[in-house]
Amino acid sequence: MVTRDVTTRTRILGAATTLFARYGFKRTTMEDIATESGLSRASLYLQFRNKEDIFRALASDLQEQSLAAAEAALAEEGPLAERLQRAVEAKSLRMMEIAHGSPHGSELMDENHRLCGDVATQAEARFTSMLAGAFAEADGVGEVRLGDACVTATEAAEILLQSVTGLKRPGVELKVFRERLAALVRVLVAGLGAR
Amino acid sequence: MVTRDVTTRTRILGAATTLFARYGFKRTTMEDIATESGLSRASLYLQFRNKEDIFRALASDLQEQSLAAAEAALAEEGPLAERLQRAVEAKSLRMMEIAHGSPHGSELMDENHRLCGDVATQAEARFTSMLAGAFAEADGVGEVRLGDACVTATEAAEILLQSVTGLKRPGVELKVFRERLAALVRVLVAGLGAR
DNA sequence: AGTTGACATTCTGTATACAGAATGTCAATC
DNA sequence: GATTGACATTCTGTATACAGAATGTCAACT
Repeated sequence: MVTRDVTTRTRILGAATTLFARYGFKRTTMEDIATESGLSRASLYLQFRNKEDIFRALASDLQEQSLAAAEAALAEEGPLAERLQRAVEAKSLRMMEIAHGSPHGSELMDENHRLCGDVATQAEARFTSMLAGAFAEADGVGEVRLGDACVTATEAAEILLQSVTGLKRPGVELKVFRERLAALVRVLVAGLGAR
Repeated sequence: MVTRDVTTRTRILGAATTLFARYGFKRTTMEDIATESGLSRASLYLQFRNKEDIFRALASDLQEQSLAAAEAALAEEGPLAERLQRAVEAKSLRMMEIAHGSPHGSELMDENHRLCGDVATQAEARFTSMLAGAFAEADGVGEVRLGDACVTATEAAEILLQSVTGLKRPGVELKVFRERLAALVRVLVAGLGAR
């Protein structure tokens, strides 16, 4: 089996995760990945077209994972405001943890990255519409109360997500980020609590 | 008069503003600035130490102007929530207009810029403490209600400013930014309205 | 005095060369 | 069929050279 050997594929991705985190994409060689995963370099090319392909696969996995976590949070029982809060926290914290885990962690989710920018952008868009859908639930007629303001569901989702983006500054500690995120989300979705 | 010729100095800064906006710092030469301001290149060095000095002077002026505008907005009559909103809008819109005015507009306020990063960072810090002071007015004992949340005045200011930062994305139109900014600020400072 | 032409110096971009590293492929091997 | 050693090719980083541009200074000029 060439394209379906999940074990081998997973082993390669695991090795790549370790190495990309430690050295970054540029300074990690296929030889490194081969050694780390206990395969020959040539074998890597049976599972992935090239190094960029491995990187994109990792970026894609990461986004899928965090989107799935967010979706799960939204699907839980409970008031909408709380579910929104948990969804945003799940997604953001997953990303922040990885970004802070190593000096190269943010590469995988960089919207401006040559290799995975499209993946990140697309995931962002999916997350936006996921949240917009949740906001829309609160008010079927298209207008949503976000705190005191009154905007469309999509606008509400965009304002929420882009505000959160601002909190993700380099240099801000994870703990501080977590607190601010909680405060911000609580404030923004406060108006939804009553529904 | 060498260091006090305001007219000449202003003429140079005006020319530099035009040219830096059109070509950026790197691609603007002292010869360009001299021609544009109707002076000889050597004369420029009587007013400024070098090209970097001109750039920093512009960046500094910009920050001073927008901080002054924000401070004026805070000093107005009216409810605290409204004054905060106007202050943030004044500061942010001034910056966004310039950033969008030309492809090189954001250079002057880039916190990571080699030449003016410190100026931008310092201005940001001053703005934060300015807002923190305003928040503190609302509640003398250090804890501030920001929407539903309860945080210190400084934390409230930081959350507000960093959220706004997230709205300043490249590609977002000025009109959209203005609307989102208004909505966000309204929501965040809503809890202060009653005071 | 203020101003500037002209000079020496530094900076920038381009071209070339080259060695070692890294990549991607395929024929040979297990 | 799965795997890989070995090869041809491409990429990267470094060194050198050089011309034109740009910078910063100062003596000469008004």
